[in-house]
Amino acid sequence: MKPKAKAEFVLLPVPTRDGKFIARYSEKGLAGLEFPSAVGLARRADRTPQRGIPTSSIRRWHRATAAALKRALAGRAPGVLPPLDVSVGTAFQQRVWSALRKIGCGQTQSYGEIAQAIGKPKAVRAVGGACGANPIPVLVPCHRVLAANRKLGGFSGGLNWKRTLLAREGVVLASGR
DNA sequence: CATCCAGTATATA
DNA sequence: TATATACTGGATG
Repeated sequence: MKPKAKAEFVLLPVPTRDGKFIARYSEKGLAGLEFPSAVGLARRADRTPQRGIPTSSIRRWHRATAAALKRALAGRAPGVLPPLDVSVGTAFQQRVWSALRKIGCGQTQSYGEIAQAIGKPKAVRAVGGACGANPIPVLVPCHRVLAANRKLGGFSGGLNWKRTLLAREGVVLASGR
């Protein structure tokens, strides 16, 4: 199953005490979330707050996103999430992301455990790839996946974010890296 | 301990 | 078609 080729998105800013995140919505729901470093997107989001798929749904989803994101950044369970549009991902990636959402707040799993959970115990490395391709970090907790030795591994939004998010949830990492 | 390798799904060139 | 990855466990020097 190949991901959908193209789609139109609505960008909306989510101001938090950690900076301005950018949420991306499709007609199906929340389709992406960017860390505050994406300055270009931030400006686009400011300039054209809503058009494209203007519906009251998006505003409703956005309130849920903003609330969930702030709770997640505080190290608490995000609570109710808006519908997530994962149609940009392959079937494999969607299974990985689904498994990620089952990791509880303050808990972690290894890439290998995720691979087992989706029934492909050898596709460990591919799981890493799927985590990196996760379009909705923080709310789809790719940061709770550690290497087998309980060390950090990588993080597309920057390892600092991964460390920070885990620390706020009270997760203790192996020392060194 | 340092390398290397297979196995896997994707992306990129 | 080849190579490189947010991996991991086992083999080898």
